[in-house]
Amino acid sequence: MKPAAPAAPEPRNFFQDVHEVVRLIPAGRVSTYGTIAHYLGARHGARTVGYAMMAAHTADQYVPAHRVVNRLGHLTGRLHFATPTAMQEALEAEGVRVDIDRLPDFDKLLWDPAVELA
DNA sequence: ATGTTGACTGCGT
DNA sequence: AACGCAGCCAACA
Repeated sequence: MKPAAPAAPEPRNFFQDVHEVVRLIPAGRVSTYGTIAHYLGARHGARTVGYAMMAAHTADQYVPAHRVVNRLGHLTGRLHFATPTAMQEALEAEGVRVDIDRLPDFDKLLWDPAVELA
């Protein structure tokens, strides 16, 4: 027989955690790889978060990957979208102003889970 | 098990 | 101030 609720459930993949946090980002706001990495424990490099985002399109649920930019507010991941402009268009559709691959109001739009979910 | 890769970041030159 | 190098963690072959 086996316990209905195993105490040691499947170890949640880091990817899954990242995707979950990204889904919490409200429309019209953005977050960064480093911020998310820090929220998940800071021991994981921001780079790993970026790697997780690359797998975002394979996630079971929708992940608003366009709301994640790098620490400078650059759309570093735009080339990973269906089209090179998809990321910018998705952001503008949420009311986020986007310059050439950059968010002018980035510092005002930054959504930090460690702060917002506190 | 080891080596390579990647949507990043911080520090040094 | 701009550019380059190295560190970092997890997934894949």
